[in-house]
Amino acid sequence: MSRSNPRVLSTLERAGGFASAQEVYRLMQREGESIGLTTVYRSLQSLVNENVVDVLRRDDGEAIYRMCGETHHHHLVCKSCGDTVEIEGGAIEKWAQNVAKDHGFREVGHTAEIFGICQKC
Amino acid sequence: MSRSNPRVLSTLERAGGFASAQEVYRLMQREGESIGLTTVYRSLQSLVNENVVDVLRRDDGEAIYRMCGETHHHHLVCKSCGDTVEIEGGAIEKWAQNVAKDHGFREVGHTAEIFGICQKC
DNA sequence: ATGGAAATGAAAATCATTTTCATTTCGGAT
DNA sequence: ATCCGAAATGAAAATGATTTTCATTTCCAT
Repeated sequence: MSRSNPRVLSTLERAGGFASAQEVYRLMQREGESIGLTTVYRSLQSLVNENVVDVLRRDDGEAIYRMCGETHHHHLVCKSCGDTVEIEGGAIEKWAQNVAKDHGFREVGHTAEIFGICQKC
Repeated sequence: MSRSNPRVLSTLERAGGFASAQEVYRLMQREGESIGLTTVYRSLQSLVNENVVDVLRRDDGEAIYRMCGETHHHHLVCKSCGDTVEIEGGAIEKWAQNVAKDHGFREVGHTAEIFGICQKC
């Protein structure tokens, strides 16, 4: 009962990093692919169930997806112009693991974003 | 600017733990309080801006609110039952400041949440 | 070719949240 | 006490993501 459409996976992969279902859909449209929004949603859900894709939430509640196994990194985002820098988070990874372990949690993940105003702005 | 309605705060307090805007609204209705859903939303937003309450996201994307202390902290959340532990983030604060400084950012803030599955689940 | 299961997608439904806008409330100035 | 304007309120409409419905199409094994 695998409903994951390979074109959706390929598009998400090509999107690089995070993308919402709507964004994946728009991207596919722009590239001339013929697919329905419903199918994009169903495919992403299947991919999540199959542990091929991770799902997180934006601040506004929109679900964003990214491929599992990609190197995990964080973002430094400018509040003004939206410019984003990818950050390695070695220290954070350990912190998250330790804190979680101290409290008996397993299957641990984490999110961390830094925001501020960049030099240009 | 909408001010935070004290009845909303009091209800959230009484709810114990996390509650969504809709839940706070229903709770107030059930208790015979006369208030509009819009006002509940606006009040919760104000309370968040005033750092009186924290806001997180349920898995389904619904925003949930809870009273918090003044000190900046992070959360360890169980993906299964929603149990939450407040975490001190000393290491994170420094990390965020350093990374941002390295990239010339100012007015720096950050978010960080850890999630996993707790012992009970 | 044939039947049925799975996949697809357009349109409608759902649901949290935001916006609009007309009305009410409140505090201060007169 | 009265008046005025700013802030607060809330009902209803709008928005936007996500889900559901359901009719149609595609696929595959026989």
